[in-house]
Amino acid sequence: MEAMSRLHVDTSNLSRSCNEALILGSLRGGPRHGYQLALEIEERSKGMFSFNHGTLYPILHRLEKTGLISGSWSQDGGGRRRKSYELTRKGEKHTRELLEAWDEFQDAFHSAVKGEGP
Amino acid sequence: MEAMSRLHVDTSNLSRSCNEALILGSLRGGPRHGYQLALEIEERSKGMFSFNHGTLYPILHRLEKTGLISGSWSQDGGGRRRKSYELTRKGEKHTRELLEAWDEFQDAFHSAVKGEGP
DNA sequence: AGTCGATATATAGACACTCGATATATGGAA
DNA sequence: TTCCATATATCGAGTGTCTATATATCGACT
Repeated sequence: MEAMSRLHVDTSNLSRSCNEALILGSLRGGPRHGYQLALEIEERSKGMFSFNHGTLYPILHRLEKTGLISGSWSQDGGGRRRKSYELTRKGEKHTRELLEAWDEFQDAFHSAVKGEGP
Repeated sequence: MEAMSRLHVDTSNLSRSCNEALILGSLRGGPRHGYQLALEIEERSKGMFSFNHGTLYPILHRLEKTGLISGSWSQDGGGRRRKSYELTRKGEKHTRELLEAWDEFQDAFHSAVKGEGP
């Protein structure tokens, strides 16, 4: 039988799972800094998802603290101060599993919400 | 062009939108009472969604207060006391729009989270 | 030179929602 | 009659997002 993902979307806190998936998913495209992530996600979702600063940065700090992403400040001297994040090995694995979990979530949602009607 | 749904999934509170969609979606199959809704949704989603009582009933009260569902107590005399809910006209319309909004949400999620890769 | 808006990060308080626990009550099975 | 499933209701705790505020740099316009 198919491999089951061990990770589950936390249905009691979907916003958190969703926001983390958006950020981690974007970081699969390479290192990004916070402000850049917000713009990219907003653009790619055609405005559906727009991060508030007070939401974005705490999430990035949390993901860094749990070792899913690692941040590095831009060199001083030249350019605006910014912190660039990239996925760690652990973060890559987690992201894969999280996106699988979201697929399962969406299947379950459809099964539950749309009757097996004609 | 296609009709755009005016309703949007509240991305800052996905759990709430999701729970309401699950309940309203189930009620499209006909009147249900609270406990029954919880069992049905859990079964149809293969255990992905399981309502806690402390979550379910406040939502039902909220939906009733906003006129999306209407509840009626079972006749006294005969049988266990229970409150059966059904969709109102307003609730049917809202449910249709909410489920459309969820489809759009899922499209946007995929666009944002999965790169436009090969 | 000075102001303004966009870029860029950070944090605190207010608000909302779910969770777990608790309470009440009935019906059927052991 | 004791226990469990059914059935509804509500409160406090915990957590997460939102809005507002703070700091700082850069480019453009005046």
